[in-house]
Amino acid sequence: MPIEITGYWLAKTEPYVYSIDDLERDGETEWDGVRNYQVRNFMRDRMKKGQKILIYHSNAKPLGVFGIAEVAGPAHPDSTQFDPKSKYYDEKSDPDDPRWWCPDFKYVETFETPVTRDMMKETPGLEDINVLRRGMRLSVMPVSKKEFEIIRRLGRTG
DNA sequence: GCCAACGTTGGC
DNA sequence: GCCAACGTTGGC
Repeated sequence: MPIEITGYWLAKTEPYVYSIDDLERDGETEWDGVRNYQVRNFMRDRMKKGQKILIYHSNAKPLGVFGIAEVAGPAHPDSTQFDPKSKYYDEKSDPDDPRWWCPDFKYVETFETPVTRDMMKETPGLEDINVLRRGMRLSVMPVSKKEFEIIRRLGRTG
């Protein structure tokens, strides 16, 4: 079943690589390093300026959504694909027809209370959220408007 | 550290 | 175009 595009997103990041605090410090950042075609297509074709993104910390403790970012503008070629020193360097990517695209993400807010994965599992309304789905390996995925609002409310009020 | 799930690669 | 082998993701 295809994943429904909603205009709201969840993006995973490993906080020891790049956390919500790093995004707050930077204000805006290129969401680079994604090497999955489905996610590339989401970012290149579906993300529009101003759309909101839940920032989820993966491979960490605790797991969960720590804040919100927004799409800063249209996707552009991921700069790391042309950088031989980057671990994301892709020698097969043609500068005249880049393979990997991403937008910049702009910092919006950090939650008072992180919405942990365990909380999400127990929250009515989040039964179908993609990030809890077994085998879900996309690092950027849509969330429904309702799911987004439930998580934002939990994050702001605890 | 384990391992299920899934995407990619490459031989045929 | 199939599919086995391999590599990675990421929760547990």
